[in-house]
Amino acid sequence: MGTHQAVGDEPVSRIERKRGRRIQEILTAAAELFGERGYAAVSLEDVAERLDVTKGSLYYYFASKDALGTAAIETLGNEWTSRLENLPAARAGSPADRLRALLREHTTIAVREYPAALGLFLVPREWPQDQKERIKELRGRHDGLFRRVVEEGVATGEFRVTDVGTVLQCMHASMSQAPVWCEGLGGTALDEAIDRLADTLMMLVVREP
Amino acid sequence: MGTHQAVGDEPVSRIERKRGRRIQEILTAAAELFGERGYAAVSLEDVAERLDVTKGSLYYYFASKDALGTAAIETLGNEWTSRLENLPAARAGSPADRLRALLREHTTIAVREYPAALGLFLVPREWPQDQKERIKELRGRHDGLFRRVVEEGVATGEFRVTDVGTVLQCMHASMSQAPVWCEGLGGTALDEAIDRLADTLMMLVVREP
Amino acid sequence: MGTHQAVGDEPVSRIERKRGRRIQEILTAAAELFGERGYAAVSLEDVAERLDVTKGSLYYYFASKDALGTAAIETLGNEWTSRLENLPAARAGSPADRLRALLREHTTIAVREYPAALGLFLVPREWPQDQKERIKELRGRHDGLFRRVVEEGVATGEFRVTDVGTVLQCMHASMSQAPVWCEGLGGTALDEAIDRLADTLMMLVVREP
Amino acid sequence: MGTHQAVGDEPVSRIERKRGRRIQEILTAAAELFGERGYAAVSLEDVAERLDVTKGSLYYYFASKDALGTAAIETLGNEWTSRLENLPAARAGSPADRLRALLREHTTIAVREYPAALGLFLVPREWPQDQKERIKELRGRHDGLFRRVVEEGVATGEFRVTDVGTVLQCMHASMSQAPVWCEGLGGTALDEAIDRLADTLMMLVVREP
DNA sequence: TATGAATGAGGCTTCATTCAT
DNA sequence: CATGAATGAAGCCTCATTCAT
Repeated sequence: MGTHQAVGDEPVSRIERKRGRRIQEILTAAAELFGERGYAAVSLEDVAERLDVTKGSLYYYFASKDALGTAAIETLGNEWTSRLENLPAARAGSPADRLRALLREHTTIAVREYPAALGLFLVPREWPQDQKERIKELRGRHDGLFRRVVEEGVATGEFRVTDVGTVLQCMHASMSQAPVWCEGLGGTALDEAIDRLADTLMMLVVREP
Repeated sequence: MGTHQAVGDEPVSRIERKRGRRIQEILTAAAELFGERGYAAVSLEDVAERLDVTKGSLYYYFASKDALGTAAIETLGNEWTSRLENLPAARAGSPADRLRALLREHTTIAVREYPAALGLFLVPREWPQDQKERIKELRGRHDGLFRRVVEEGVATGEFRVTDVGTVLQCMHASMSQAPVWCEGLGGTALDEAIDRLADTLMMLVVREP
Repeated sequence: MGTHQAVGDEPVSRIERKRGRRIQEILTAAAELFGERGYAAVSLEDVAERLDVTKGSLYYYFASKDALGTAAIETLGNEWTSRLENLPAARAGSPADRLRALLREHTTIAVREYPAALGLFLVPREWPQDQKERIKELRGRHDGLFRRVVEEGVATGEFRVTDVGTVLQCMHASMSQAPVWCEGLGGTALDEAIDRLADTLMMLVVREP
Repeated sequence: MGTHQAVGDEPVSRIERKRGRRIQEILTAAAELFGERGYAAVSLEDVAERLDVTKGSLYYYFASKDALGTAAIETLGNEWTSRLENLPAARAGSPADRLRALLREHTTIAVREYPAALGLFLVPREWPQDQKERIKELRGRHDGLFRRVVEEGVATGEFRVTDVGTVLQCMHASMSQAPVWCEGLGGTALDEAIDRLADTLMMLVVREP
C-alpha cells in the first residue's frame, strides 16, 4: 500500500494532491492539539474528533501517533520558518530593524495563531527520543534566521552581545513563554505586550550611543 | 487513619518525623520525574520504581496522582524559594550584585540539582486546573524575590528597564530552559555557561555609563 | 463518535441495528451477572468473559460500569414490564384471575429466565445514588400493573386488603426471593412451587365467601 | 499465637473476657456495615475506622474478611433469634397472637436496630460459598421459631395455609424488605407501617369465621 | 478510503493481607 | 496488642493499534 510517505515533496496526480491536502488538515489539527495540551495528553481520538473522522482513518495517513507527532512538528516548524523567512521587514533595513521585526512576527505567530504550539519546540523533554532529534534540527534552521541577523549586527558593530548562542536561547525561551503570559489578553493590550517583549529582548543586543 | 495529610506543618513524634522523611523522598523522586518528562508522561509506576517500592505504597501517602503532583511542586517551589531567600550574596550589596547572585544561584540549582524540575513551573499547560492555581501562587512568591531587587535597582537609578514584568518573565523563561541547553555539559564548561547566561540576562536591566 | 448512546430509540441503518443487537447481548449478560452476585461483586472482566470479549470492548458501548449497570436494569425492567403488560390472561377476566396470572407469569420469568436478576430491583442498597432513582422509576411502572388489578378488585368488592401498598410490597418481595428458594428445583416441582407461591400471595387479597 | 478461635464458647480468664468483648464490638460494627452496604462494598478499612483502630488490628481477631463476615452474620443471627425466642408475647397466648407478636418484633428489630442487616440473610447471592451454608443454617433456626407457631395454629385449626413453607418464605421476604420501604419514615408513621405489615402478613394464615 | 469494532497493554486506584516493631 | 508500612492482586478505565468490511 502506498501509504505513509506522509510529508512527501511534491504531489503529482489529482488524487495525490487530495491526499496531500488531507494530510495537511490532519497535521494542522494535530499540531494545535499537541500544542494546547502536550503530546502525552492528546489522544488520537481527540485528533480524529476535531477532524470529524474516526481514529482508524488517521492510520491511513500516519503509521503511528509518534509519526503523526513528528510530522506535525515538522510541518509547523517549516511553515513557521518560511513565514519568517519571507517577512519583508526582515529582509531589508538595519540589523536592528530586521531583528525587531523577526521578534515581533515570531511572537505574534506564537500568540495569535499557534497559541500553544510553541511549547512543542521548547519542551522536547516529553517527546520520544526519535522526535527529539528532529525537533533539534528544526530549531537549528529556525534559529539560523535569528542568528544571521544578530551576527550581522555584531559584525557591523551595531550590536554588542555577551554571547550569540546564549542570546538566541534567551530570545527563544522568552518568546516561547509569551502565549502563557498573554493568556487572556486581547486587542490592544496584546499588541502592547508583544511590543514590550520585543523591546525587552532588543536589550540583549543593545549598543549604547 | 493518619493518611494523606501529606504536607503537614511540623512533625512531632518520632514516627511522624519518619513519615515526613518518607514523604520528602517520594516528593523528590516525583518532582524529578515530572520535571523530566512532564506530568502526563510519568506514571506512578515510574515514581514507585525509582523509589524501589510498589505503586500501591504511594497511596499510603498521597490520595492520588494529582495530589502527589501538587505536593511535589509545592515542596520543590518552597525549598527553591527558601534557598534563594537565604542566599547571603542576595541580601547585601548593590542591586546589580544581588541580582546577578540570584540569577546565578537560581540557574545553578536548576541545572545542578533539579536538572529538569523547572519545567514544572514553566509549563502549567498540561496540569489539571487545580494545580495551575497553586503553581501560579508559588511562582508569584518566587518572582517576588527577583522583582524586589529589580525594582530597587530601578528606584536607585542603577537599573533601567523597558518593563519590570516583562523583564522578569524573560529571565524566568530563559533560566528555565538552561537545563535543556546545558544537557551534557559538565565541570568548567557548565560554570561558564551559567555565567554567560547571568551576564546576558543582566543586559535586560542594564544602565549604560 | 457514535459511542455511548447505548439505549437509543430506534436503530435505523443496518449497522446501527447490529450495534443495537450487540448492546442487547451485553445488557443481557450484565443483567444476569449483576442479578446473580450483586453489582459490586461483578467485575467488567466477568461480563466480558461471559461474552467472550475483552474488558476494553465494553467501553465501546458503555461509558462506565455504572452506565452499563443502569442500562442493564433499564432494559431488563422494560422488557419484563412489557411482557406482563402483554400477557393475554392478564387483560381479561376477573381481577382474581388476572392477578393470579400476573403473579404466576412474573414469578415464572424470575425463576426461569432471569433466575437472579430480580435482586436488582429489590436491593438498591448497594447501587450508586444515580441508579437508585432509575430503579425506583422502573419499579413504579412495574408495580402499577399489579396495583391496577388489585385496586379494581377492591373496587368491585372482589378483593379485600389491609392496605394496597403493603400488599404490593409483600408480593414483590416474595416473588423476588422465589429464585433463591427454587434454586435446584426443576420440571414439575418448579411449576408446583410457583403455583403454591401464587396461591399463597392470593391470600393477601382474599375475600371470604 | 492463640488467635482466631473468634467466637469461642465461654471465655474464662479476665484477659479472655476482654478479648471476647473486643470481638463483640468488632462484630457489631461489621454487621452494621455489611448490612448497610453489602459485603463486597465494605472494606476492612471501613470497619476499622468505625472502631477507631487500624486495619491490621482486626487480623488479630479474625483470620480474614470472610471469617469476619461469617462471624458477624452468625452473631447477628443468634442475637436476633434469641430476642425472638425470649419475647414474652411470643411464648403465651393463641397462635395468632404469638405469630403477630413475632412478626412485629422481627420487623421492628429489622427496621429500628439493624436497618439494613437483614439483607444479609436474604441475599446470600453475593457471599462466598462458604458463608452461604452458614447463613442457611442460621435461617433454619430462625425460621423454626415462626414455623412452630404456624404449625401449631394449623394443628389447632386456627390457621389455614396454602403451604407452610411457602408462607414462611413470604413472611421472611416481606419483612426483610421492610427497612427499604420504611426508609425515611419515623415515629408514628413507622409504627403504623410495621402494624400494617404484620396485619397484611397475618392474612397468609387467615381462617375466616 | 473510511468506518465500526475489537484488542491488549498500561495507567490509576482500592483493598485484603502481611509483618516488623 | 496494636500500629504503621508495604505488598500484590484485582478492578476500572484509556488508548494506540489492528482489521474486516
